[in-house]
Amino acid sequence: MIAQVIVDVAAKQTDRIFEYQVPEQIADLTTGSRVVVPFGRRKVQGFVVGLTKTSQYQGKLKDLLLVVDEQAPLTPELVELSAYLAKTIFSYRISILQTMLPSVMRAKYRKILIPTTKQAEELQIFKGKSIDLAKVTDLEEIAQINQLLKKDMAKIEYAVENKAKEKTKKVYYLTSSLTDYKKFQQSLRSNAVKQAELLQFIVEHFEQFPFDYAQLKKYNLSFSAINTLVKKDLLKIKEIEQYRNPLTEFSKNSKRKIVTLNQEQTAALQKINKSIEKSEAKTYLLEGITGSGKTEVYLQAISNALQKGKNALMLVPEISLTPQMVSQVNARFGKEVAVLHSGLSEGEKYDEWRRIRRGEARVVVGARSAIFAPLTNIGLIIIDEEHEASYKQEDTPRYHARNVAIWRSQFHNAPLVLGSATPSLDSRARAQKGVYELLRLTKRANQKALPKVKIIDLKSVEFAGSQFDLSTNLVEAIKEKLMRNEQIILLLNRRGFASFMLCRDCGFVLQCPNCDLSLTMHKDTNQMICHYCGFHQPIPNRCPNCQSSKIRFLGTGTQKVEEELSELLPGVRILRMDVDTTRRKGSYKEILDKFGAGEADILLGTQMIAKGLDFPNVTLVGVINADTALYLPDYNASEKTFELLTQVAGRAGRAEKSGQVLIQTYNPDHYAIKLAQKQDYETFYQTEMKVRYQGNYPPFFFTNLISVASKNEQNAAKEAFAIKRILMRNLHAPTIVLGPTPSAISKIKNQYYYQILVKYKREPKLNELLHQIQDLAQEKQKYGLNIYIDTQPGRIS
DNA sequence: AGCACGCCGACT
DNA sequence: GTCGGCGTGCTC
Repeated sequence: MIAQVIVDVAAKQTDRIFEYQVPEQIADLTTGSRVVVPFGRRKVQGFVVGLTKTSQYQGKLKDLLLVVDEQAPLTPELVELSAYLAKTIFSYRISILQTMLPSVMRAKYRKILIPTTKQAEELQIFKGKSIDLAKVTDLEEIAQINQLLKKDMAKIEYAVENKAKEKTKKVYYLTSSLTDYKKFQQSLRSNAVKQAELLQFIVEHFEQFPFDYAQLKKYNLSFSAINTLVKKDLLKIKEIEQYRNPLTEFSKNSKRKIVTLNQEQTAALQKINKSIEKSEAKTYLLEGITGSGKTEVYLQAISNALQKGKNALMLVPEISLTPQMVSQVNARFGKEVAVLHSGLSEGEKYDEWRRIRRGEARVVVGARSAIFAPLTNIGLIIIDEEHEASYKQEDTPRYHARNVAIWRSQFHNAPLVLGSATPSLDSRARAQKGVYELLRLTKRANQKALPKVKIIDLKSVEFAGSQFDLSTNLVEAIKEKLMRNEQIILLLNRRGFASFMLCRDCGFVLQCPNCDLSLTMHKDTNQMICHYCGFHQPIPNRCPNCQSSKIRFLGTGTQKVEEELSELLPGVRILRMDVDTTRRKGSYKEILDKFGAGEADILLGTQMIAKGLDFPNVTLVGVINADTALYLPDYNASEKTFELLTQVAGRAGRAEKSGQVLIQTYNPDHYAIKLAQKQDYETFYQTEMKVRYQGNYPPFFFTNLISVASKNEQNAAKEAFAIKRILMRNLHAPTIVLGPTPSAISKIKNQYYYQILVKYKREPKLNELLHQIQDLAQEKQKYGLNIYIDTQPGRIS
């Protein structure tokens, strides 16, 4: 038999199948297996994507060396999916296969130097062992090693290592009969007290064995006595595999609650259920206002799929994978749930993933990459908050979880449910055209009115304090809530203290040396930080350009507002939540737990606080500046602004108390802000569609973004123009080719970026053409040029 | 991607 | 002569 293998070498030239002879000892090789194969002089990991009887290859096939896992990690479905994705998203098949698996399954490679003669073995450099070449840095040693290699006294061996380790525990089994143990007990010396205790325990608990180490420890039994019995073959140790279970911390406080659905929810659920039963690959767009009970519809649909003997996959944005969310699902489906998100350790992710692969979990809940969960027999896929930009991976492989979900839905003939209060325009337009079926939830499940939203016009308002960040209206409202012991959420879409340093004498703005961005001041760490590449330097007290002391720090960030609030409201307890305060693992949850427990009055944060949080005591939500996202040079700035404001407004008044929302803005008449005030998604959709139509933007056009990067700005520009010419020659009206222009941030990490935007309605040859351009890029790489192609880019300037 | 081969200039 | 720098081509 011959195995078709995709090899772990991410390069254009190796992005194809290599064939290997399967030796007879390897009988049970299946498609999707992870294998080790010889590749040139090296050994590399690879994935079997097909098995055949014959080969076209002219030379002699090499033997496949090893099958790594007992069970093939990839299902045939995932292998097929990887082929489809490689074609459509311009990335190597191996990169796609790797992202389908937990990161511990990436191979580690080592080069080891092994002595070949007795004489060499005794050399000091070997010390009787072989040498890991990665660890050799000493120049003299390197010279000596080269000598040895030359004289054939040593050879290099290539090793492929598997990082994936199962956690095990020691379990002790009995080996003899009860009478034997009793006999042995009698024969003990009188001073063997600990052994006597252990034997007494064995005799008393004979029926309950085996015990694991932790259990034995509880009975205060001596470890050395246990070991003695093991040595005497009276106990046997078995290493039993154990899952690192991340759910335990949530499962304690979960309670089951049965919720009755309202009429709209029931109608939506029935449609979805029908598709589950008919095995129908239909996509539903569940458009439901905040608080309309989408989650309950999801849970009952999942439950229905399980009853029909099918499995279910649910994606949620990383940020809303809160303990609240997980415990809800867990309370419903218990041990059958597997959770995949970035908060897990690598080992936990691997274990959760294996539970899915082995069919032990029937419901998978996870963030973007969970769309590749090796779940079989899928009967339902759900994507919650489907408009979230985080479902698109912004680096290679640039897949969109929604597209992958559609593919899998078709593969399994299972319905896909896209849910949101503010659907992406893309999805909403597809529902309009009948590609998706629209299901609407227009009523709040708890009958509560939507929170009252007030817009504060910053152009004509009085500010509290000396800074121009907080209006008196907002501060008064905060005071009022504080007096009633209620809580407040404040949103400010920028972290740090001030967003740039400006010299009033020479006009100099302090910028990142690697990127084309101004540095942001962070007062707490006394640093100026680049939010793109992380570059930092101390806060200057003189202008680095002209040495003037007349420097000012402009713009507002979370740190500055925190300071202002403390001045205006002495004694107020503020929790700040942004990338800076949540970098440590678990700190996100810590902050939210504190706030939930009422240990703070105000939660002040960036957009990470806008979504999914549910705190009943929050009665005021304030948006400090609604305009931050509005004038980004991006066609979907309005959509993002509307989305953010609507979502954050939904955080107020979630329980008994009614909520209030205050939005500060310099653009009170902008339709995105006015319609967010009314929470009127449908009108926003209609309005924004007209804007998109006039601007030839999605969803009226498909887009493809080609970026050319180089350390040399002129080379990047030159190549970008060359690509544009190729495109113009081959594409036809009404396709629009824009650019090349420097990217919005034209320099990132010392690379200059030029981009070309292709907007098209129908261009059947485009895919092929782009692949050709990519091939061309391969040649150009020698001159330090990189070309990236992004279909459905997340942002376009 | 790595690795080898081959060609070239530089140097003990 | 031999070392090492880089351009080129190959990996079943």
